[in-house]
Amino acid sequence: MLPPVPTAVNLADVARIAGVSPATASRALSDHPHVAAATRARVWRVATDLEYVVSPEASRLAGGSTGRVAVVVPHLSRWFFGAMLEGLESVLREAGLDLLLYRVGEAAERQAFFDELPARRKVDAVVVLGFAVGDDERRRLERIGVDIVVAGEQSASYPSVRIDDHAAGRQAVDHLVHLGHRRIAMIAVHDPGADPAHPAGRSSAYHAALADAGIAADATLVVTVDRGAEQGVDQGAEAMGALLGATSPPTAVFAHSDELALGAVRTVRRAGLRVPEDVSVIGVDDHPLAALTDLSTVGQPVHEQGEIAGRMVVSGLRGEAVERVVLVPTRLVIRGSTAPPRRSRRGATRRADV
Amino acid sequence: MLPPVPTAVNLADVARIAGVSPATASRALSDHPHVAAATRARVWRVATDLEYVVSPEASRLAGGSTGRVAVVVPHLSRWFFGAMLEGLESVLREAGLDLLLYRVGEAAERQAFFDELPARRKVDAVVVLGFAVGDDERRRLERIGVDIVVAGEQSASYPSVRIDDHAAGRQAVDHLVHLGHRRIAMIAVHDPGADPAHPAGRSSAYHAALADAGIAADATLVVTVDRGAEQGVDQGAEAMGALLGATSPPTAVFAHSDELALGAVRTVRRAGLRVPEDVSVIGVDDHPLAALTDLSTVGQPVHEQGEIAGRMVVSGLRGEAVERVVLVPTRLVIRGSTAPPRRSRRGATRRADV
DNA sequence: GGAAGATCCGCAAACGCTTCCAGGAATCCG
DNA sequence: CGGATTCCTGGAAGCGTTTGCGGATCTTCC
Repeated sequence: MLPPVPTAVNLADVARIAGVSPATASRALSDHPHVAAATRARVWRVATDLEYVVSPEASRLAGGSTGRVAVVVPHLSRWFFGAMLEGLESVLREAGLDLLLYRVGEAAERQAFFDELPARRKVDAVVVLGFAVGDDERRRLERIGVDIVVAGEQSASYPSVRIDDHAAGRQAVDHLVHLGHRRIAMIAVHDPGADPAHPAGRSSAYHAALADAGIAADATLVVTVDRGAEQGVDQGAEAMGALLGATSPPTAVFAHSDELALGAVRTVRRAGLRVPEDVSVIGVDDHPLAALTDLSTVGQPVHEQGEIAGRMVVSGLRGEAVERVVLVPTRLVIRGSTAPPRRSRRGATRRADV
Repeated sequence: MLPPVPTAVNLADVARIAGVSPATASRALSDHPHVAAATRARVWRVATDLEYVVSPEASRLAGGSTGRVAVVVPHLSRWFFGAMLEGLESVLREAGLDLLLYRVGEAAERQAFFDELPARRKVDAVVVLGFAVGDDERRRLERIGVDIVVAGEQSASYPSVRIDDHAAGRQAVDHLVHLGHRRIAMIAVHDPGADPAHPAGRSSAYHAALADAGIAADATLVVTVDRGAEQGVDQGAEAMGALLGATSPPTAVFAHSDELALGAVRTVRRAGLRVPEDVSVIGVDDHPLAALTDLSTVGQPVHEQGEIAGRMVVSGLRGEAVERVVLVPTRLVIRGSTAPPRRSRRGATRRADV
């Protein structure tokens, strides 16, 4: 453990060579007022020549902020989180903030993170990407004592940026309804924190859209999978299997994510049926995979949500007011996986159609 | 910019309450020798009760290390980098090191990173993920004055972990040869730093495999794309278009990555041909997409390379010797995109196909 | 039982920077 | 031209740790 920079240049060196006191050198380099322009220029010259960089530890210790932001994210290898992180990183870098990354995948890691709070005393703010913080977690998190921003999920407690899940769900299900589908299934992600009375999620949009279309609810057409698994594709495939096995299978499926939708497509095809002729499938996210596989979806601006979260952090650190919640718009992206239902092959159970 | 932790508990508080000096408290908490067991226990008790956490800035300033590692990565939303980062993160976290993330995507960002070296004085080590550092970049990087590890790419200058690209290429091309293909194309990624005389890459493996099989080289069967674009799929699609347009198209294609391969598959299908019946396609990586789309590939353990890089960093920081280069094994994954060539339909120029 | 040695602990000096406070120089006004 | 501002600058006090050094206490052995 040698000293990181053996030939470190310190502020004192700069000051000495520039012929000023460390105090003045510090002020000059921090662009404080009340420093003569000539002096400021001279100090900067020397600092540049010597490739001086301030010791962040000393700087922070003497009273400043850490210049660091903790980002807590459940996954890294999934596109959604990577893209959001990318947007966030670009804004933070722009603002000169460093990004401390904490991944909290499975329950155990997550628990450990909130128990030990490794980011304590190390950052000026915390950004939670893509998952909702529970009540207990919230209480612990607040012990860090810094600003907190949530992105990609709703949060009652902290400023957050996200899509309007209800609107997104409506876009998807309304699209299927408009195509003429009546037996519309849903592959839903289980949301532990969901308030059943609070009509805001993708699931509630599904029910509302069906109700508006005068379609009776059918519990056998809803399959719920647990969130948190590494890949949603297999879960989607499995869920679709259950739906196809029903006595009266759906003609269209609304999946809560593109990954689930792709799994569903795979199962449909393996069952010898065709997409979209026999079954229409639509997802949410506009994952790059969706474009590649010609999947209809409801796109959300993921990168941009990361950027907005970054701006919220920066504003908060500047002491400016930040919005409680920013909703970014989603857009329906119609590709080749959705089409009107085939009227032939409609069995007795679909007589309502006729 | 309020103080991050208003009610911060300091070492002095712990010391006072435990009835010892700060010096002893520090030694007790750092598990130094020459502290009475009873004292040590008492200090720990108090520290735990008060939820004391050391100020990393002060600790570092007084002579320790930063406890941070910089990770430089070109992309975040692509699976390869995310997966590698995930492996790296898990090891660093285990070792109690914090991960400072720097993304350097396009040339401008990359240039800026190596010019300004934002990680300077902030970290104990630097990990470069998934790209080769140029000579000039290397010189600048060394000004940080800390250990450097490269993962997912070869590096003559630093300890590195990667796959054996030549072996991987052989696995892919030999597979195609064994299936009976003779007209085998390659969609290659342009490697600016490649030494033409140094026979180590995927491209050289292609040529070697063909030569071993007694197949004459045909320059029209090799298409090179530039690296660095966000998505390789479109490039692969375009490259495949060029190959199909040749007077004598290939019956099999070896793509340097799964993303390129998927683009190639798309073009083949859009041309009305079938995979693998008309054209076999194989990639490299074993991207999750490959499993989903039934693409044959040469899999590499990405997550594990991240872990190994992490262990190299940890060893280095402990002052232990680290290996110069670790090669991780690849494995041929045969799926549905490769098959023997069709002997019928082998026209002299394949015009019959169109 | 006394001295050498081992143990344990506290004092105080860094570490590199920021910022309060006050002093000296330059500028301005009447 | 004297005194009051205004500008700039330097001295010095921290910020919260770690650690070298020496002193105090306790063993242990002859």
